[in-house]
Amino acid sequence: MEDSNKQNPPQPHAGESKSLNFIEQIIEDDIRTEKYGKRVHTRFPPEPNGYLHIGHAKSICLNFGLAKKYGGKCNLRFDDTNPTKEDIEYVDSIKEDVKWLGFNWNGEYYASDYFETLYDYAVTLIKKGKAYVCDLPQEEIAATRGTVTTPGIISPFATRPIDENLHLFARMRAGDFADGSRVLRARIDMASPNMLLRDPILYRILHAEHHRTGNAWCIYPMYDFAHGQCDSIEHITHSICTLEFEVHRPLYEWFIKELDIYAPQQIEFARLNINYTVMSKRKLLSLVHEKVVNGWDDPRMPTICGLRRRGYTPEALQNFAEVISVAKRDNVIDVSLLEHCLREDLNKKAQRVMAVLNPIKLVLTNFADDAVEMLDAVNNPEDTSTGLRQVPFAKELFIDSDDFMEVPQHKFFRLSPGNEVRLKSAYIIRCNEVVKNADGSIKQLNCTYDANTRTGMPESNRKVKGTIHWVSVQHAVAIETRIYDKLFLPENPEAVADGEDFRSNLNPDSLKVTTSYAEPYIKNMKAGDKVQFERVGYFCVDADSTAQKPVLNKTVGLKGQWQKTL
RNA sequence: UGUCCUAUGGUGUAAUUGGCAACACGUCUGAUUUUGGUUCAGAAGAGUUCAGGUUCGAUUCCUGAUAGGACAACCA
Repeated sequence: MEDSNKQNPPQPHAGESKSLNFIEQIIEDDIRTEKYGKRVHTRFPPEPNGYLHIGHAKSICLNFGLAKKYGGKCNLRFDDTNPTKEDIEYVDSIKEDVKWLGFNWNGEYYASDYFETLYDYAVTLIKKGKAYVCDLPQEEIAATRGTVTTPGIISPFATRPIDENLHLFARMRAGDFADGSRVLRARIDMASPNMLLRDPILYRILHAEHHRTGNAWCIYPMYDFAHGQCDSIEHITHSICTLEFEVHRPLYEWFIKELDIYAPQQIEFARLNINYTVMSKRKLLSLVHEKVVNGWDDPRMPTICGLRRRGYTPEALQNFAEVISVAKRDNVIDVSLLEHCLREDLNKKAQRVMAVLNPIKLVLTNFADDAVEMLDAVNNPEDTSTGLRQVPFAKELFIDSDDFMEVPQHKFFRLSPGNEVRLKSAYIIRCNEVVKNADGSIKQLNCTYDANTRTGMPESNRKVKGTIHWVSVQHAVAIETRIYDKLFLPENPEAVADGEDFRSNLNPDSLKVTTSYAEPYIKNMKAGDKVQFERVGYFCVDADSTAQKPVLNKTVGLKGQWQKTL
């Protein structure tokens, strides 16, 4: 950590000299003072009530990353204390997503595995006179809690004798009472300025089937009574959570202290926000339920499975988490940073393929009618070990309509009448004639090619201003391209006016499906493969693909705005 | 009109025990390029929310404002 070499000047480009974030500083202090020996043990504790999204990815990378960096462990723990909202489907998807992100958990735990221990803890508190069974109805409890500026009123049941509390709590567990009729509360301080300390509820009665414990229980612990104790049981050293739990920390520590059990420490960080992105689980759930999107893994969703289907890679997401770092102040990350991380990774990996999204026909008038030339094309200029492939070249080609302008505007480098342009991996051509349909639209472009300009030919180094991509008409493979745009238009789609629905901010054009053409090589691609359509953008082969019709999801465009300035 | 947290270029994160603010993204130049991509070189952009104080010196310490956030679910 410390730089022992003080003689040498600092190295501005040294990759490994990154400074520590505040959590790493805490951990290194704790290691130094041996607060937990030299152990580092974190955990990722999702509630299985929805699919994981990119905000969770930040937390996953943080917790697992810290464990890895300091030679520690990280548990996967399901915070499954509310059977009414949770489901095994979510448990499975969470495991899949964490694994896909590239992490292996030290152990798989469930809060529900600790229900018996938690129950005993509650009994301990009752015996200490620190908890009581309260018969007040829900509305009464809310009303007597006071407000943020006025103290609450002590429950008439707060002074219930210990024996009676013990007896009643046992009967709660036994199922003698109806849902909502009684709760177990901690006796702390109804006048505390911290609302969470005003005799918080520990257990509620819920005659509901739990996805793991079935009907074994009809009382379930609340988050506050479960989370810290679970951390304690697992001997977690650093319990990292988001900022909204900051006010819970005194309570977290109160239970640990009163129970006199192993004490982990809770550390809070600011959750991830990304502009133009909805991140709240509740809203994502409603998008799925109301079929605004096609499921949790719709490529427009910020869910991990959605991003995966969109063509994001674990490496890109991990790098993103690294780059945004972690701190305690509220933040809104620009989507362009996320896209940057993705391009950085994809640029190195994606197979280059030529494709034409909106074709116009181009005829090489000086090319032999039935001739087909197989030309070599580079698979990936960033990785020469991927070699070459052959692309068929013939008299009739498709080029992208974007790559031709009858009246070129200023700084348009591509094809226009009388001008030359290079066909990627092939020849330099010149446009001689624009043939129109009766309605004035372009029917085809008549061009001539310069046979001396292919790679390896004498004039192959001749410079022309633009290079465009193309596909042979007779060899082209029809593909379905699904082009995605922002799901929400405003920068902060979660902030909606009172009485207005967040869905009013939806982008009606977030999905466009078109039929396009690609070179035959596209048929070699499998679901999940990433390609870069040269000069168009990155795409990912979707699982919906058939041999006849590959389906490609647009992952992200290339850098630069030139496409839009036409 | 309570308690707690936060405050650094457009955005995010840094700044060793106080020593005239660094990195990344974005933006803009230029070079290279058979992708307007990549790569490379460079530029602009903050004097650290404000006002006091301590100090030779404050983004770092103190005081007081201001702004934003969290908390009043038998959710997590």
